[in-house]
Amino acid sequence: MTDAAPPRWLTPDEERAWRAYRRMQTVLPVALARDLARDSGLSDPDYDVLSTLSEQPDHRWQLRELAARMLWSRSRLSHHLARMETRGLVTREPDPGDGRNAVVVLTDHGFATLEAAAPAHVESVRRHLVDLATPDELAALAALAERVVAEVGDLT
Amino acid sequence: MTDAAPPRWLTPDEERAWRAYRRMQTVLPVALARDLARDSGLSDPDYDVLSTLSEQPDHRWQLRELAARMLWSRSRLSHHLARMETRGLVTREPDPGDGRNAVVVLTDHGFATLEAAAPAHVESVRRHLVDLATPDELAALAALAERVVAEVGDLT
DNA sequence: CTTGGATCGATGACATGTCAACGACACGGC
DNA sequence: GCCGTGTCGTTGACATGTCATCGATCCAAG
Repeated sequence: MTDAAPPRWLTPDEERAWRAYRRMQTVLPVALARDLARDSGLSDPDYDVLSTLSEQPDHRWQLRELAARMLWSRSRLSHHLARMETRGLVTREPDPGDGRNAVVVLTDHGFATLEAAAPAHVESVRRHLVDLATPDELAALAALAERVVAEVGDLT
Repeated sequence: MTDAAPPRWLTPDEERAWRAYRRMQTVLPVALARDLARDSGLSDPDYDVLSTLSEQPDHRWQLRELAARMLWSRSRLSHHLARMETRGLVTREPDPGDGRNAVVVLTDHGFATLEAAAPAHVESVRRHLVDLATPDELAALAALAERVVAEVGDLT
C-alpha cells in the first residue's frame, strides 16, 4: 500500500476563481428568477419547459425525451407538468403508437405566455450576464463550460 | 409614450455561451455533490456550513452573521442547523451578551469530519472544473463572476 | 421606569426536488 | 399464445428551501 497522494490545495488565483464562481452561481439564478416571475409570472423551470417544448415544430414532445433533453428526471418532469397542467400551460395526451408513453403538448395559452415572456427574459439575461462580459470572456466561458459538461459526462 | 424597445436577441456566440453556462450550472453541482456525499457523507450545504464555521479561529459564529456571510436566509440556516445538530456536527449556545442571539459552534466531530472531507473535495473541484481551465479561462471566469455579483448587488 | 419599535432566531405551512416503489404496457424467446 | 424482462410515467414518502409570522429580547425616547 502506498501512501495517499498529498492534497493539492488551490492556488490563490484558483481559489479566487472558485469563490467568485460559487458566489455567481448563488446570486445569478436568484436575480434572473426574480425578474422572470415579476415580468411574466413564470418560474425558471416553467420557462425551461415551455421554451424546450417550443423547439419542436409541432410543440409536442414525448415525456421521456423531453426529460432527457432537459437533463431532468422523469419523476421531476411529471410532477412539474402536473402543476403546469392545472395552469393551462401544457396538456398530456396518450401516444397512439405506444401505450406506455405520454405526449406533452404546449397549449395555445402556454405558447402565448412564452412569447410574451421571452423579450424581457432575454433582456434580463443580457443585463445580468451577457452584456457584462467582454467577447473574450464570453468565448472563454463557453469553451470552459463545454469542456466541463463533456468531462462530467453522463450522470446516469 | 414611445414604443417599447425592440427585443435584442442573443447573437449565435452569446447563445452558445449562455446555453453552455446553463448546462454546466445544471451538471457541475450534481457531480460535485455526488463525489462529496460518497466520500464523506456530507451534502453541499453541510460542507458550506462546516467550512465557513471553521474560518473563525474559535469555530463559533453568530447565526445572523453566518447567514449573511453565506448569503443564506436566517430561516434556511436555522432549519439546516437543526438537521446538522442531530448529527452532532454543530451545537447552538446562547449569547451571554445578547439574549436574542444564538451562537453556532463547530463540534470536534464536525471539525474532524470537515478535515477528513476536505482533501477529496478539493480534488473533486480540480477534476471537474479547475484543472479543466487554462489560466486565461480561469482569470476570465473570476473577473466575469465578480462583475456579475457586483452588478446584481444586494438581493434584500 | 416604561413603553413602543426593531431585531433575532424559531416555527409551520407550503413549494419543489429526490428516491424507491408501482402498475401498465411492449416485446423477444419459447 | 404466454411468460419473463424491461421501459414508461405516476405516485407517495421524504428532504430541503421559501415565506409569513411569532415570542423573546434589546434599546432609545419620554
